[in-house]
Amino acid sequence: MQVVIVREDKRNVRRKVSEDEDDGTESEEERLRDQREREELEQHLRERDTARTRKLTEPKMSKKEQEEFVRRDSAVDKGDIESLRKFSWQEYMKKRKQKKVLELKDDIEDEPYLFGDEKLTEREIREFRYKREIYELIKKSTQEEDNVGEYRMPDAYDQQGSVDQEKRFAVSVQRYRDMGSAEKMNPFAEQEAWEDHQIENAALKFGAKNKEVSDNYEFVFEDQIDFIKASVLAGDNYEDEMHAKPSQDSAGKSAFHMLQEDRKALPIYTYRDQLLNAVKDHQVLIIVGETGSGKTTQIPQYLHEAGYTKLGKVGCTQPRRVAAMSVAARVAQEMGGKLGHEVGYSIRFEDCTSEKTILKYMTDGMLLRELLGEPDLGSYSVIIVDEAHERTLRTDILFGLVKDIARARPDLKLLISSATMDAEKFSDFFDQAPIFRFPGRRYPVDICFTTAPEADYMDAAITTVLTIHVKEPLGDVLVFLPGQEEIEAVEENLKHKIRGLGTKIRELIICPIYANLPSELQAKIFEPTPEGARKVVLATNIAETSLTIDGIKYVVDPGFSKMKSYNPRTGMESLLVTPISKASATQRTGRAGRTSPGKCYRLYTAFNYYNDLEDNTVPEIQRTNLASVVLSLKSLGIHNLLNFDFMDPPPSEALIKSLELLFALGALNQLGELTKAGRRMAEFPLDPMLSKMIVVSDKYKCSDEIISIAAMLSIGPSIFYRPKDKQVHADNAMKNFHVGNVGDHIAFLKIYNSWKETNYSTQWCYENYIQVRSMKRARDIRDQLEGLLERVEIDVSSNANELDSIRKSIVAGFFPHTAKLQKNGSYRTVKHPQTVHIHPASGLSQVLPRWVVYHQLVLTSKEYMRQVTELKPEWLIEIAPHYYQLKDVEDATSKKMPKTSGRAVV
DNA sequence: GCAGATTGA
Repeated sequence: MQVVIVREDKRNVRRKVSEDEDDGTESEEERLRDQREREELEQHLRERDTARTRKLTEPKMSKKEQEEFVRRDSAVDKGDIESLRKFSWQEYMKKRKQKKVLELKDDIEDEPYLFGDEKLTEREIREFRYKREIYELIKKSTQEEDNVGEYRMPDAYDQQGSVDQEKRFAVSVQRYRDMGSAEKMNPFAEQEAWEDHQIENAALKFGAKNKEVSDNYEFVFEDQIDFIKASVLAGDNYEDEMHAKPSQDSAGKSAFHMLQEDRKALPIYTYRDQLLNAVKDHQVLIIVGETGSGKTTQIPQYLHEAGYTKLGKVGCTQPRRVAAMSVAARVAQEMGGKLGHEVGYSIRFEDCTSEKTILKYMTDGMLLRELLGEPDLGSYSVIIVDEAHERTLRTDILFGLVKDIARARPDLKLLISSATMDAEKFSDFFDQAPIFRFPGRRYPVDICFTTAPEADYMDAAITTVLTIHVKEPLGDVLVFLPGQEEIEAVEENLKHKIRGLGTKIRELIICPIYANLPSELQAKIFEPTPEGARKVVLATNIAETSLTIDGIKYVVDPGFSKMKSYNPRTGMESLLVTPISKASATQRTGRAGRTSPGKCYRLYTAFNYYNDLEDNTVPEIQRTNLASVVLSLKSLGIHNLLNFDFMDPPPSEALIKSLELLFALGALNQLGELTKAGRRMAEFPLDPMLSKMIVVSDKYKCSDEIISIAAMLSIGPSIFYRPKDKQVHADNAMKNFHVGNVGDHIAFLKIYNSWKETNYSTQWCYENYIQVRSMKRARDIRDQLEGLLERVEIDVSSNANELDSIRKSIVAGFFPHTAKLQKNGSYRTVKHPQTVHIHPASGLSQVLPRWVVYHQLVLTSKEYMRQVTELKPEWLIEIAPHYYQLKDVEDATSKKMPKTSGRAVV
């Protein structure tokens, strides 16, 4: 059996190495360290084994493998949707399982020999793990199943006698010449190549690609990172692209004709008729296509050409405003009409449609709003849910609703469009709807993993960027980092390192990008890179989906992002740095191949990738506060929420919590039915607590002030601009608004009014370290709320001097969010007791009022209440007698509390 | 003595 030979061989290699190193002079300290490391490794491998054994008993094919298979299958007879549909999953599953089982069995049997009595050095351990990873990778990427068992060992180079250096060298070079099939079958040749490569890298030669710059300089980075090319994110239609370029002699034609030719060059054009047939035959269709295939712009036009628009509008939803606008503009151009006539878009604050509009692009939230007024979507003949794979909160809700509508309205066509992952899941959800796949247009991207785990991803990212800069041909680099802080740190460090290298390297332009960055600085990333220079974009998640940067050739992916999670029990939100999912790793990788073939450097090992990363990101609906979702579903007439058809149901605890909250706010009655107040609250596109605050403000005659506060609160913390070097100034500027310790809500009101008094001056914002963009948004929201007040018959009334009535309105919305001071200076929430603190950024963080109402709880380094305002405990009984009893409030006035720490409300 | 990723209505 060949496996046996392999074992023998490996053992030889290992013995030799350990003899060399074991020279008997090892210190006690080293011995202990070695032992500890070995124990750690053993522990790790044991855990892995149990995980494997589990897999062995219930073998499961990952989504990725399924996709792989389908892609391969469709390559055989491209575009033939019939053959795709006929294909048998059972048979394929069976085959895969058998194979998987064999592989795993092999591995597990293979492992124990490692832990005999022999001592393993760190180097050996790493080597073994490395080999194992490669082996697994290669098995995975093997195309022909038959070949799996027959890989061949390379000649050993460390046997007695002469070593054939020439042959050895040939192997290492071959890797770069082509990834031939023999090479792929041979994991240890790869290893050799890697070692050679590593030695070569130890002295980093500079300018090898460019004779003119290449002097005799040698740069050595102290901690070079080793990468290994593991796989390729295949490009689709890469060849086609080359030929499909519009012809040069089109000068004589009109712009309109050229647009029509461009349309025909899109990959989707080939499948036009098949697609239309499929739409005709099926009510629901899942469409899977890579980005750049033209599905968003073309499909609605095809449907229009096929006459669907005669029966009703074609609606296409997008998760983002910008996308809806720009796509609509493009399609209007292609159809030769004006935007807003036949083709229009509808987003918050902007409705660019008319009665003539037949193709309507909109944000998904907008369609949800429309559903409130038109529950059967009667004016639409087709609904397209685009970018479904992003699984935003609103697309998830739409799925459930739209599925229901489709059952009631057989004439409504439903298209769900998504990138590759999860297609089967969508299909299952929509009653086994057929899947229509077609290729996109993307260049291939090489994927490289590190050979060993990196302890500090930021440091690793910096080194990688510098290595790319010095060694790789020109092309821009995109680095994904979790947040603003990390971006700033990396930027500084990179600048410092570049200064150290002086003029011997090419110019490196560093561009940070994150959502909170002022927009004039954001624009920098889109400026073309000067000749001979290289641009490095340091980005958060924003570059993963929201914006695309052309010209990116290299992607550096440390594998982390920040993710919000919500604990329904405590009502606490937290933002944590978490490992990304495989799906988003693929998404990040794809960013390198938009305009030319590229490379992606992942700062984690292949082993981490396959074993530690989740397949898909947890959908938003499972990690967020559902109160406003529940309210809008209730107002759509969906009563039994626990049975609502969610694709991934949120935790029922979260649902129940939301129902309880809405009941406490008076939006629902004991039967769970929407009350009149609830109906009014649902009109506002806000969190129910904020809506309640507005509805109540009618009673206290201060709706004018309250909507300003609500608008500011819904913008959140991005109002303030606090650059690192000017933190003191920024904090001082804030103090003006907190005069008299009025509380954060009133401070927001003061900020808004001051800005309004300066006639919405940009200058004023700069002076006070406030973000203009956020303020403009607040103004838009405020305007919208003002318009809605009329609809729910609330008069705009102002009562600026009665701060207590404003406070009472706030309490009326946020009474479940109250806390009282403890002896030690911390706070305790009243209803579901837990210890919390006032956020240091709050104006009241030094004042410590006895009772406070807070806007939200966040968990960072401590449990913090963000945005707090003082209240009188009597108000709770007055405003929410159903929620608070006298005993809840009595404690406050008890003698235990030192009188000095409380402060009377003005 | 903080430290906010990203959308959307």
